[in-house]
Amino acid sequence: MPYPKHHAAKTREKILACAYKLFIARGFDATSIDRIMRDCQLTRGAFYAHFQSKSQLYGAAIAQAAMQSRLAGDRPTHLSEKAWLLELLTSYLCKDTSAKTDWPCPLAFLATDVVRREPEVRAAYTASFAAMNTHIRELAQTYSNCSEATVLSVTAMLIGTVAIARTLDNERLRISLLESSVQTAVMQLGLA
Amino acid sequence: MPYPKHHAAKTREKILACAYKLFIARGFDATSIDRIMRDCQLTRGAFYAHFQSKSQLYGAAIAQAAMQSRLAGDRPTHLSEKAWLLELLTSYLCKDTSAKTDWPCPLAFLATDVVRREPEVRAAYTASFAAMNTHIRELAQTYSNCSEATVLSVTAMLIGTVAIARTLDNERLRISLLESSVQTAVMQLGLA
DNA sequence: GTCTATATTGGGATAGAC
DNA sequence: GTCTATCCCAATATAGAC
Repeated sequence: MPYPKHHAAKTREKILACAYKLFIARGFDATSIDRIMRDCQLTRGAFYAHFQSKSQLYGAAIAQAAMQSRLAGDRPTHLSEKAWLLELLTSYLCKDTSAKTDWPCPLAFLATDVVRREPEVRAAYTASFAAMNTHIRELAQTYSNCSEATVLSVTAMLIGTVAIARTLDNERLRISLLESSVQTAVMQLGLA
Repeated sequence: MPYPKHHAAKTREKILACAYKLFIARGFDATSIDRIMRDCQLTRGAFYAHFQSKSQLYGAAIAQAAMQSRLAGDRPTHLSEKAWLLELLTSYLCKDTSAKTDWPCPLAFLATDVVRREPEVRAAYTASFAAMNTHIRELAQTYSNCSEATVLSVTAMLIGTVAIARTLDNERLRISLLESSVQTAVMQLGLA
């Protein structure tokens, strides 16, 4: 066959990465398949060999982004659970700066973009939220007994903070908000 | 003249209301001027007598929605500041249910939809956020001395909670999240 | 201020060659 | 798997009549 082994898988990954960048930067509707494929240096015709529709791609990209999250990754062995949680938390609340990471958090960056999409997209979003919540709770419970309710609302605060901070056009307010949420999260999760 | 006095102003209000409903239900890109005007029982041609562009309409609708918020309204004289804040907070955290109110909170419902729009739209969003924060702080400071940082992060939690709750496809998780945030806000704002 | 008609543009998806 | 070419539809915005 004319294509090397795993060529299809590689192409698929590339489409996912290019697509996610554009979804983050422009939202679902404003991102065209044409543009995604041009960024991959392919043409639109090739798209449908990998995905059935734009919506299916969207759900897959969100799931992929959630998997790439640092929260989903392993804790470095030289850090305690508590120290690792503090590190994750402070890095999360800096992420707003112009989506510089490769896989910005879909929970914050696409929050209101997901509501109206196909069920599979909402399912990917819900699973990501549940996973983030579980990870934080598991880390927190190794050193404190903070309640499930506390973890749930802290998770919402983190996501809300990043989503809002990205949108604010007032730099001082943005910084205040991010710093306030770090402070509150540290208190609520007993990281002080 | 063939049109009654204030006809233009009435029409403008009607366009704003119909447009906002659609923006909330479908987002900016998926809302067409054609559909907005059909809902107003007018045609597309009339639109440009009232607004210069869809973006300008979007900013105006967000500003209008923020003004219509209960938070921006007057406190009933028979309620203390503390009781009124508790009432506002619990009603805010029920709002997610399918946007049943006339002017759902743009901060939560349009959070990630605003980032990429014209500066005037982001400015309207920022002003709404600052106003919500100030209102909560002013009420809270009549009976407690909670910090500005606390109020900022609580505000972000409220908005984040509603935005996320709307998106979740798991009813149990949605309810847990809303209840957890009520509980946390009550604690943080000294409303217990 | 509101209408109908239209110019212009662009996107999703498919067909069929290679 | 990837290409080019094409079908089909919808959207913003403008023109000009009433």
